Amino acid sequence: MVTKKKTISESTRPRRAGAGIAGATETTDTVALFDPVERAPAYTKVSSAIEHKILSRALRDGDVLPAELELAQQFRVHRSTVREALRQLESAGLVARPPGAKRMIVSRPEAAKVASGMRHALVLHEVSFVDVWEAMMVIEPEVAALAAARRTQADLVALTQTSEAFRDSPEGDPDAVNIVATFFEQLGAASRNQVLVLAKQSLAQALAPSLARMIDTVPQARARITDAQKRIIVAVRDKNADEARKWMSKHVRDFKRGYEVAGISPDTPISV
Amino acid sequence: MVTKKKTISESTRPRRAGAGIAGATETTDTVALFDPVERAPAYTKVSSAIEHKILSRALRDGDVLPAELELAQQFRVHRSTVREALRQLESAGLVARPPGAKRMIVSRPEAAKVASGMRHALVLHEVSFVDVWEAMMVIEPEVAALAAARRTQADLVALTQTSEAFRDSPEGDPDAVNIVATFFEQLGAASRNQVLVLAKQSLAQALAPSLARMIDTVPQARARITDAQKRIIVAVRDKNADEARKWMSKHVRDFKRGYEVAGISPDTPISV
DNA sequence: AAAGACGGACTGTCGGACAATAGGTCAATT
DNA sequence: AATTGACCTATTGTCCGACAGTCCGTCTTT
Repeated sequence: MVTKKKTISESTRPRRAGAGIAGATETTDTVALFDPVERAPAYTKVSSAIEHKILSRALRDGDVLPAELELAQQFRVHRSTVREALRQLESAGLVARPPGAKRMIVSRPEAAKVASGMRHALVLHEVSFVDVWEAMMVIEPEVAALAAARRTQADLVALTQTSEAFRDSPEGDPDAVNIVATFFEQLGAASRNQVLVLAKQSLAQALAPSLARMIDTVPQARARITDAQKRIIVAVRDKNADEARKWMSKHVRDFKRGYEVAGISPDTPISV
Repeated sequence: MVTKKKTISESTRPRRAGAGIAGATETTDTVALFDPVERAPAYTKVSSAIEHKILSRALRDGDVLPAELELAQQFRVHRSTVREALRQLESAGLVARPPGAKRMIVSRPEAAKVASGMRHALVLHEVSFVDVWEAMMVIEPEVAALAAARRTQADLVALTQTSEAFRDSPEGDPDAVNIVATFFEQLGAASRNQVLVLAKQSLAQALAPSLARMIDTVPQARARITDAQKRIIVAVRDKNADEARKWMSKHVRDFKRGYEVAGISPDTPISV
């Protein structure tokens, strides 16, 4: 095993010139005379073609795709090949089948889909708790501030309900951390910034399993979380961005303290 | 067309109790006596099964998958079915085929993969420039600060090279914005936080097309970018987190000014 | 108008087939 | 000894064809 601790991003070399540390991908030292001949399987070409049509908005959200057989005829490939392509697009969230419908429709990848992809990456790269926590420390306070500035009445109601649900959740409720995650989600929605929502969606989820242990281990955790949520809600209600940011910051920081108290190492990789 | 402007996150209702606005999913008002019978196609079951083995680390990064035929026999399905499942996993980045290899190997989703999924979502949800910019304003300065604290000599070299590459890039070079994106990437790598890298990776990329226009339109843009990069590099070199944060903040803020000068509306949806 | 009966259009899955090729083995060649 | 070529096998990429299940609209029947 050579690449013991390779970074999650392998593509971080400059994209042009000044190569420098270049990896040994060339067999010879001579300059490559030919480009590698492109040899992509048909199913990839088909899915790329459709993907392109979707991204360029030639196919729009909600449009029904032609039937498999028709696609097969248009692309001049076998239906099986089309199906493989469709599975790729399906998994990417670019097409979907409404439950109990026959034809596939073009769809935009839901936040949940993107988030789950991100979670997979986090888990498999054995990202540690501190890394996630650090990211939350960066993002969540600002999201809270934005939410305070932009929240609607409905946001406020939702947040309050969620917070109450957490407060009232029974002691060892395994669902409690989901409520915490929901709180973060709703705050994200209130921030009215879909990019941040997308970026942060998987964070609280990724933390969930270990967070559950923490909450069950540290007696005062529940009270502190409830309190923080309450303060954040007040700040958001008053449209007080600074307060919201401050309390969210405290709130997230508390997570780490909780982990320390619970004796969970900050290097614990997050799990499924 | 009913859902004209539905939000990117559809799953933002509290996950338990306090339902309230509940949608009309029940056909009757009586409590559901039966759960809907689960009817997932075989290819999904197969891919979930494999996915689970991968996420639980029973299959590890680099392991070769059994041949399609063998999988088919184990799952008692047809090879085509297995192939459809594999296409799903492939598209999710959980398995991959090293160029010019026959068997599939288990792999961890690369940052690029996750980022491209995120970019698709951003594009298709017609996220506007300001949204992306806002997210960058939140994330990038902190990443710069972390990078300043943790950078290695190699990071510094890479950043310097990239910055020089940008400075020396010819006037109308369409590749110039890629260099800018690379700069952000490298800074992310220097921050040593893979979560943030993942979260931010697609941002600069998403901006690229319109950014290119901006650079070509606003005469002083190149100089300002070069200058900002230089200042950031200095701060990172000196491990001065505050300075790094400050200059990155200015740098990103400048993007918006550039757009204004170029007369590009902040509501321009980002494109492919 | 509600409830069946019917038929067409597709999808999900299967069985089988075949060319192309990555990779290994082993002998012939330089 | 290292390279090349010949040969074989396991496997993938693609195709053909088939059939049951099911969604959906239409046409009856009550």
